[in-house]
Amino acid sequence: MKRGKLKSQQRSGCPVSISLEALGDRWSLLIIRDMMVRAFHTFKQFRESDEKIATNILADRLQKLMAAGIITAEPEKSDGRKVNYRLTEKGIDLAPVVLDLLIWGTRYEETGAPNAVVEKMAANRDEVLAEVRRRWQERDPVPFLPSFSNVGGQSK
Amino acid sequence: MKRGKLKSQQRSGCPVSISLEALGDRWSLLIIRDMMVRAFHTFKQFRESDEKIATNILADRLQKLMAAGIITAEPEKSDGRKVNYRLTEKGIDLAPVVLDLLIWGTRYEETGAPNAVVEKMAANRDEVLAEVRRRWQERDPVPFLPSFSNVGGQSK
DNA sequence: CCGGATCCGTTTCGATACTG
DNA sequence: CAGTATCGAAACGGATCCGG
Repeated sequence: MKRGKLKSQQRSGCPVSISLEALGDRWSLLIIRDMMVRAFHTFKQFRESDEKIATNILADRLQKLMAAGIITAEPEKSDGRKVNYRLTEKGIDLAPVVLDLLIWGTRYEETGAPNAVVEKMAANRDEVLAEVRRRWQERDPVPFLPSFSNVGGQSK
Repeated sequence: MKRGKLKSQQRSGCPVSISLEALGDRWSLLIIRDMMVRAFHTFKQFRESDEKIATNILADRLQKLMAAGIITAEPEKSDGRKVNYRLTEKGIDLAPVVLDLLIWGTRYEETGAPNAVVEKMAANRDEVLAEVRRRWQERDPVPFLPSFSNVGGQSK
């Protein structure tokens, strides 16, 4: 199994450790991004995402994000097979950072076509973040309405 | 206001690709963090950092960060052996994001001792960012003064 | 000494097949 | 649908060596 994190206590003073316990890999941030900006919340959605993550890796990353307290998983009541992943408070608080990272990334992108989506989100930053919070916060029903999220889109 | 028309790049392209070409690994963000918050700028400093990165990995990551246009390398004029790594404009613009990530991380840390360093930086956010820009911006001499960077540690 | 490169055993990743 | 099991491929990381 996976055991042991922390190989040692280092020295008494860990000076300024960035907390990428769970973010220091290629997929975790993408998963969080998809939850924030595309309202993804099921295994299937992540798996069919544009990045084509392998199922075992996806399962592992979701688990690690849960262990880090960034997301939670709860089985859908109406359908036992489905599992709904949600951002926790900690995860929601990560939204501004991820959004800014997104904005930063597109701002320096070479592709002649700058992401209109991100530009739009950059313009409505506060609204986007409020929407993220509204969608994921602990309340119950939360029908997962699409909003700005259906941009990249499920036209299937 | 949520969503207007915006192009139909849809799923053929990458809809909202986060730009972690170079950030999607365990080390790159740490390197950038150390440049920002501890003013590291030499191979040796990174290597002797608390995280104990292997030299081959370090060399590889520095190279990838250069390829991504986030840092540059220039040999020290006074000492041919040394190489000074610098944040580019793109790298400097990443500072707010990394700083916020730092703040986010410490805010949810379990360690009873919250990073006083980060708390301090959170309080003086603008000043810290200005300092980063001041230190790394393209001008010439830049004696690499320590400032807020030597707070956390290194009692060596 | 400094910034790397090379070798090599170990760990992790990732594509696919498979299970509940 | 949401995950495991498997297995080859790639990345990691430690040690050592090298050019300046």
